[in-house]
Amino acid sequence: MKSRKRERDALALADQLHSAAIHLLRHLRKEDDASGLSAPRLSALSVVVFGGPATLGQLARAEQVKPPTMTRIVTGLENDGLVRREGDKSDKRLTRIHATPQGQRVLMAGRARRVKLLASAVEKLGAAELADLGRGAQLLGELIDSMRRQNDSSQNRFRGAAPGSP
Amino acid sequence: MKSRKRERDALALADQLHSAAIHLLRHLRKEDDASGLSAPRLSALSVVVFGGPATLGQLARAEQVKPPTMTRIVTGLENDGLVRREGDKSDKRLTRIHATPQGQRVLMAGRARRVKLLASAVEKLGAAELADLGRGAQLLGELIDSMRRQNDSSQNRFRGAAPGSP
DNA sequence: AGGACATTGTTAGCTGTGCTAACGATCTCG
DNA sequence: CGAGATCGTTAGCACAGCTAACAATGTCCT
Repeated sequence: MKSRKRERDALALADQLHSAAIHLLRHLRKEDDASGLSAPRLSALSVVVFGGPATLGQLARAEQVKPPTMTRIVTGLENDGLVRREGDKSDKRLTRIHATPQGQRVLMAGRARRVKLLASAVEKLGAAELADLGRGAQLLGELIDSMRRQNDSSQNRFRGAAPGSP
Repeated sequence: MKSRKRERDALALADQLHSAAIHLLRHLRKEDDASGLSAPRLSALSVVVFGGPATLGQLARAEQVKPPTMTRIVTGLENDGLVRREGDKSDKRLTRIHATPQGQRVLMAGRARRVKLLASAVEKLGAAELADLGRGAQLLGELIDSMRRQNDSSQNRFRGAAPGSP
């Protein structure tokens, strides 16, 4: 029975990924702390650095976080001088978040720090293993994206499921 | 220049893994919340369920966390009746953490819930992709372990020196 | 024996992340 | 213009991580 085996694989995979994600984050956090940048701040900063200026709401959605949470993350980054808020001219409700030059520098430094931590581990991998890990990371990203889309549309899966019908 | 390419690969990989870990955890947390179990609690619980009773210190080390943090995680689990503290007879400083039957049930339910979330995404993967992802997760686990050992030994003089050490 | 030291777990207090609820300001549309 | 939607913020809660300080216990050495 093929589907039974896939189920077992998926279960083991879920545990493995869960555990790996927790422990990876705990380790990376230690290095990130050295630059005063927590994982959420680093992640948000990288969005504006690589993706360009974004409104707070866009940022919150990109990071899968509620607006109040993103408000405080951005405030933290702003106090450190890594981003700045800028009001939109045409729509005064919007707050556009820009990365400062210092923000770009700090992000790059953080990348370098993280990669240094991974480097010695990566060096022990063969080229084939490195490629496998890269493919795994790629697939993981797609998997997460797929989870996100499923979650976002979890109310729409059956078109008839109207709000208000018990 | 081979090392230059590997460096670039490692850098991209670090970012990818960082981002993936953050977002995966944020998604899984939503499901875990449904059972009232946060990721750290779930992770700690799984250690005692699969690894058997452990002292608080062992648990803290296994989870790469300081003792005070583990104290509160265990207290939370204990208040939920998922775990119980039990003093050691021979060494009265030790507190041994046991999973209760309810703890085992809840852990299994959490696994099922997580896997359900992954299932629909996994179903879209071919067998080869699934295997790749599994390999990736495996490599990731080893990588983290290697990072941990490197980190742990960064302070020590010559105790249990790593293979290949000067 | 007994006292100095180490180990174990806890408490107290800080920072940061996540949420919901409620709000003020602004835009949009009838 | 006014009703309602949208955007960001504030306030207040729970939890995770840390360090520092502590009590209790075990160990070791004289």
